[in-house]
Amino acid sequence: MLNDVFKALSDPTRRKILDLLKEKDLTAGEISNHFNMSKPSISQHLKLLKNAQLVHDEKKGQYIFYSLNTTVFHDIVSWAFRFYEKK
Amino acid sequence: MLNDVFKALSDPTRRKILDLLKEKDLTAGEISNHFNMSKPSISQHLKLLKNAQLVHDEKKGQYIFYSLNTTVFHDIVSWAFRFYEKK
DNA sequence: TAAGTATTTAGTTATTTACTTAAATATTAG
DNA sequence: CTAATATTTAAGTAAATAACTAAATACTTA
Repeated sequence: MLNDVFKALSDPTRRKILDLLKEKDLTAGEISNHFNMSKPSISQHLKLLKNAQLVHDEKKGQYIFYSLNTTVFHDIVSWAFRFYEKK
Repeated sequence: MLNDVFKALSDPTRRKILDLLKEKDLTAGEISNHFNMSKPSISQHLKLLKNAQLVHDEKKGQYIFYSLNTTVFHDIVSWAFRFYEKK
């Protein structure tokens, strides 16, 4: 649902996580190393991003790799684009 | 700032206001008639949308007309587009 | 199997958000 | 000038959010 997407995007930490994942896939631990914030807090943010389908996670052994799920970004572009189309 | 924009977009009432303004410019009162919510609440939402530069307001007599400010939507598209460009 | 590492879940708390009603401001019309 | 209309500002409140620490889960390795 688009509401979850916009809610997810409304937090700067979560948008920064997306920026990091744009460069390459990362584990939860690697992601949390980029922030002055506890691992559980980052874990919660990741959960929200996942629920909004903005990221995907894949378990590999004891690590969980996170990656961007680009499909939802298309929806965002479509949403925003409607507002500056000529009527 | 992009943060204000995403915060503004994170609420469904505010997104619906943008949808209404996409069709035509409206006064604060006309906007609030579309919602089961007090006028002051809508006024607060409009203030947030204005701070995020998503809408523009113009006073005409005792009325205030609100209209879309399409420029920021370009920024949203640019932001989202970066995430599905080929590297 | 026991210890260590990676990550999440649970429980708590302070802050922010979205609403309400009441009061204030500004414009128009009699 | 007074009353009516349009809108915002102020003050208060319940619910949601974002953070923390402690505990639980899952995998790996000695």
